[in-house]
Amino acid sequence: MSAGTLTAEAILAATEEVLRRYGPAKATVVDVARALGVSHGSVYRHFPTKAALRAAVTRRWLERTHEGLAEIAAGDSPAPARLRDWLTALFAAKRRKALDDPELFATYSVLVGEDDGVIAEHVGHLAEQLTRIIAGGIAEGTFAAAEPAVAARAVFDATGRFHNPVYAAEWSAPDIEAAFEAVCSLVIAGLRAPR
Amino acid sequence: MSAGTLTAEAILAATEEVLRRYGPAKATVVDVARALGVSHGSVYRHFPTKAALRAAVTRRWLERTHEGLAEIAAGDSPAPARLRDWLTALFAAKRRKALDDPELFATYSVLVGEDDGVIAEHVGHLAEQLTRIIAGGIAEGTFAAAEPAVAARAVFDATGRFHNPVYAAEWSAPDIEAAFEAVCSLVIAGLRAPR
DNA sequence: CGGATGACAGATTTCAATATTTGTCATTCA
DNA sequence: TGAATGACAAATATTGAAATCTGTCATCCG
Repeated sequence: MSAGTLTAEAILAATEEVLRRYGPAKATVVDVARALGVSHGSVYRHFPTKAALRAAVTRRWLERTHEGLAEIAAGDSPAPARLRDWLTALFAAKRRKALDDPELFATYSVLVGEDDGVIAEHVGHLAEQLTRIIAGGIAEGTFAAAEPAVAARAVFDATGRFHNPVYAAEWSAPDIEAAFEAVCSLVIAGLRAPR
Repeated sequence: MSAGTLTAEAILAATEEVLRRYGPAKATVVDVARALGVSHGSVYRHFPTKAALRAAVTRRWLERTHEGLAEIAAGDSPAPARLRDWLTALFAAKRRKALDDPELFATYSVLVGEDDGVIAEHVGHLAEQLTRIIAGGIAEGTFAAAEPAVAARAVFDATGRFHNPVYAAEWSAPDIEAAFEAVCSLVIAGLRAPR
């Protein structure tokens, strides 16, 4: 885990490892430095504060968790189907993370909660993708909405139970799939243009 | 605050007072007993555990917070308007509680989180009211839904951002009203029977 | 010179001793 | 007799001293 000069990339990787091992409460900057075989002062050359380092790791994790969504949003299937696919993929990605490694998921849930800016930025990205799908639906005549961006945010809010980590404990309930289907259908029906 | 014999009612009132003064972390059964001028053993004659006492107080608080909703649900205006009124009243009640006395609201948010049974029961009551509104809409031909109870739960889930206490911090944001309107309209449109 | 270091002050966390709380129950009291 | 008490064990919380951590910076090294 050590090479020529210390890079931000290497620090981020080491931080991830330390967070996985010790959890969010006990992971320290000193631990990260020790894992890299450098002094903790060197870490502060690349990240101004511990909070900034954590935010950077969190941002990476969120991006990695949701890679593939943009592709769905950019597809060319009818908007209602595309929206359903996108929401399903979002829920599936979140749930997989939460159920595969609950401890790591809990760790990142704590990190996400530490920085409002990271959340806002990330939600912004996702809302943008939703906006594009809805705008596409309006263009093809299947959706009706005065402002696509407002509708997109409404869809994101309405499906919160299936992507907001505070609900993670409910994602292994037996009827969660049915609940998702019900909300998903309700939301898509709500966007549909009256014939 | 003291009369002849010790009643469950008096204990609940004293517990509320102690919770308001000390908060959920420091309020003890001994405090409650002291407030009543009795020994803590007497409290255990009426409530089997501290958790049961807290759950009882929580149930009362939830009931008090949402009184008036049942009346709206039982009204005779068209279902779409009635649903909008009901959701608006629910959000308004929650938000008033949260903004009027944030500390007390935080206290009860902690208590609510302590007991899944209390939440489930309470959500059940609200979902029942929603089911009645939606069933009414189906009867009058303004709503379409295969199963009113499933649709009701979907509506409850979709509007979570405006009644789940975990979102309380967002309820003073300037654009929260607009966000509520957007979700509310989306959900009602989703229930509407195609003409 | 640019990157790395480690000593340092102030803030935060840990840990173990101490004190309080929860829940029980034999006894008291009216 | 039925409600209330208070002593008690086990679990939990508090406290304060010691250790660790965060963030800075004068200094060092290649």
